[in-house]
Amino acid sequence: MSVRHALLALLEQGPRYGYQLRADFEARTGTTWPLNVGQVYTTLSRLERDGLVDAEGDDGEGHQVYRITPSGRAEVAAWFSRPVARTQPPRDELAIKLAIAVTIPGIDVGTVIQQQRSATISALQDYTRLKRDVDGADRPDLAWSLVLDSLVFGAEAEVRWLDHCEARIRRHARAARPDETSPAESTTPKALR
Amino acid sequence: MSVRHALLALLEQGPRYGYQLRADFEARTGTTWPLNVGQVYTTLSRLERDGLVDAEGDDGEGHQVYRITPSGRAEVAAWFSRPVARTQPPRDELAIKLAIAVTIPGIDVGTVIQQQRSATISALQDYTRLKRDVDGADRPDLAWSLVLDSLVFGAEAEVRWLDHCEARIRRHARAARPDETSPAESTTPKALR
DNA sequence: ACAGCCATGTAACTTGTTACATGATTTT
DNA sequence: AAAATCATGTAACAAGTTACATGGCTGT
Repeated sequence: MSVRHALLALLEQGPRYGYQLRADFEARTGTTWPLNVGQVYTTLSRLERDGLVDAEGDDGEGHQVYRITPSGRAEVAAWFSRPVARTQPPRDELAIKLAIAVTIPGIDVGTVIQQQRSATISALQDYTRLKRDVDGADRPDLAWSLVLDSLVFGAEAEVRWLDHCEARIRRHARAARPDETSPAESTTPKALR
Repeated sequence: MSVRHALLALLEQGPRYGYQLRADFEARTGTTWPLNVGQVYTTLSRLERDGLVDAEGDDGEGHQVYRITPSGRAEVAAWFSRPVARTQPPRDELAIKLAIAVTIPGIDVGTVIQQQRSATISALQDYTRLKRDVDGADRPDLAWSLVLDSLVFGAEAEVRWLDHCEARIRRHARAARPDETSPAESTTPKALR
């Protein structure tokens, strides 16, 4: 629902047309999350269907302009007042991948971790380079800069977590080897055992 | 694609039926990302449609068993060898929210940040409590424990980023107030100016 | 003339998600 | 006997995503 809410929030600045909204969105997130312009139009249609925006005809220059409705404004207010729920965070592909990797024999977890760390560190360097450009521009963009910081913080946490996983897995292997009798655990429901 | 890949990878352990796969998945991620069993069946149908699994009839106990195909095995190998792409990371709702909040007048960014920090810290406490239970169980589950660590690392990074945002926004406001002449920037495409 | 951006849209998909129906078996 | 769990599926939908069609306008 990120795109949907974002576009709706951008319409609080005043009526806008599709192409403009994409520019508004990308002015804030930069090249980080490019937004296909087609998605702007599909999203606007859905917002209109749900009564959160109204399509006003031409704006005199041939642009199909959308205006936020009172319900839409309420929705935006609710979005900003309600924190992003951490009760059921979006599934993290990397966490799932490693969680499965450590339990399936024949997968070399060490390699998976190393590859991922390289990729993440490389991304980190890209972010840093990008940040230098963004912050050094004529008119530094606070929003975009913060988004980049978010990516940097996230990637750094990921690297730390990968190191942590490596250490724990090593410790785990050391603890398991002496006794050597740990067959793959059955996760079969009780009923079938 | 997390669920899809995860279920496929779990089938590398050997043929499984739907209910079993959900148990396998949740044994690794615990209560973190509950998986609706209906989704297991829809995902299995789609995997079969794409030739990555084969439905074998009964297993003798009345269970509809699925077996991974060679293409499926190749897909899993590719999934594990290819790092999770950070070139276009999934859109981060919180980052987008704040990026927009700082650019739309009438939004109290400070409050948004404070609310979010409370929520994240509270989630962090939940994770810590859960982790104590998981690690203290009869048969501590490495996979689930690592997933929880991942959530902890992520939430900690989020709190740090929120603090960082607060500081930067304060600095930004101080820098802008003395001159006071910064009208809302137009993001209208060049053609329209 | 041609390339490229501005601008609007639609069709066709993907994954994820839930609500529901159905029935067998197990536990209390 | 009732409640819970095991087990399989389907229908319907949401959000995101891309490829394509269409046309005007601008700069080289």
